Amino acid sequence: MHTFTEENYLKTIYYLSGRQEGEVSTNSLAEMTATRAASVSDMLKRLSEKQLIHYKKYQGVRLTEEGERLALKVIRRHRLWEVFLVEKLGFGWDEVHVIAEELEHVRSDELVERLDAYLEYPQFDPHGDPIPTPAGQMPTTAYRKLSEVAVDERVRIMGVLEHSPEFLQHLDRTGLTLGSEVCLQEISHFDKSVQVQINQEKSLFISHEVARNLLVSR
Amino acid sequence: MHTFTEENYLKTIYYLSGRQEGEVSTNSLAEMTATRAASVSDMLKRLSEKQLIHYKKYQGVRLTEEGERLALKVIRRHRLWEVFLVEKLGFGWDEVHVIAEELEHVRSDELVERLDAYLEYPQFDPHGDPIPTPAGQMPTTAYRKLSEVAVDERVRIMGVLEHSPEFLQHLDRTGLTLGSEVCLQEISHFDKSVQVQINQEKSLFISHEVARNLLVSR
DNA sequence: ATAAAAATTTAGACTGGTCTAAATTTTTTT
DNA sequence: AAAAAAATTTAGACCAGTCTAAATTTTTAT
Repeated sequence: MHTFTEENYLKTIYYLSGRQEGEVSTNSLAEMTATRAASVSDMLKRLSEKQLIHYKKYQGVRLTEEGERLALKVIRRHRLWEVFLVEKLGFGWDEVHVIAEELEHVRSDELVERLDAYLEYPQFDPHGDPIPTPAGQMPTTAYRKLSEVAVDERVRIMGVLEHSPEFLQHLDRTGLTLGSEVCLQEISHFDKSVQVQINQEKSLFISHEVARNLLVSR
Repeated sequence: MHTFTEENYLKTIYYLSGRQEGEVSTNSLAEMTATRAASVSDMLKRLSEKQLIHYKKYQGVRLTEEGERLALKVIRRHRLWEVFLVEKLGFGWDEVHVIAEELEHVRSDELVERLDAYLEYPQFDPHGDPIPTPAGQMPTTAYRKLSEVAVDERVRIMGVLEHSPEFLQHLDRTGLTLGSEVCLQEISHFDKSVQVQINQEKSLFISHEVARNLLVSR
């Protein structure tokens, strides 16, 4: 059986692999897990012995098939619990990450499958991230960033790239919720901020920083 | 903050304290936690330094107020999750203990209180054990064992003393569910088994072993 | 192409939690 | 009240996971 900590490393390696080409570096893992590079090195050796990662010294790291399977299992649990916390317990989408970080390590397959059924097989978590299948497949999503949309295009907000409570609360305050329809009206050549119309109603200015963290439908 | 393991020791000390007079012994803790007495001794020293238990070498152990507060918090979480697993996810009462052992260590007060509300403030877990209050009080229950009921008395099954899946499944198979009304018809002088009538319907023989593990209303 | 900088790994130490074996204390038996 | 038995604690070791400091390797800059 795998430890809490091992699961966290696998999950983190998976996330980082998706954000860059090629192998994941020791330093980036240290930063993500809030530990020191030396500790990461030790752990990589262990994970490598357990055949959960491909690891050549100084050359970065990549999940094995088994490692990816496990990582996706953890991510599936995390995202299902997030749905539960928001849909059933009424938490805000900015509050659930920390709690789900704990719940994701409860290791009962039966529990996860029953939870999935109870939630009526959700496809996405409250941040619009796809929920891996029980078989360990990550559904693909083809979203663009709002910052890449052209003037006059009409798109729907489907997810966020940034997950910090601060960002999510900012979206709440400005009324940018998942599912909103957005029509892009203007792009500033000065600061790349965009003007959009939300749900055929109010018009809004969105900074480039915000726009490039909003995922929208094709 | 307290570790997983510390929480388990506190919980176990609480349980054992309720089952005997006086202090809890090192050996009984070792048996309950499936560790060795030496390991328990080490841990008791640590818990004592943290002021969570009263501990004098060779003299057994007792929770401090703070220790009891923490133990009850863990038990509250455990029992609320058991209600969730049975009521919402449809698990059997014989299946939930192991999963709740993990869920009980998720340390968010907000989560527990929201879960409590979501479950509509249950008073008892699926085995009839009372759920400690948010303030850290264990509700008192005044139950007898079915083995102590006299002939012709009419009582209601309120809980179980034994929690093993085997025992609970036995009750399921024989139709002895919590809430059933039981009328005691006869007590065998030979083996102390009892004959009862369930819900004014069928009559049933119950062994002494089973009867002394069934809790009934006064 | 070499020196400097950055990234990574190794060495050695610490903590929490466990173990076995040996020592000590308490309880029970005679 | 002593001897034997049982319970408990101590000593010393180990593992997982972390750290700092030092050594090594790779990358970048000159």
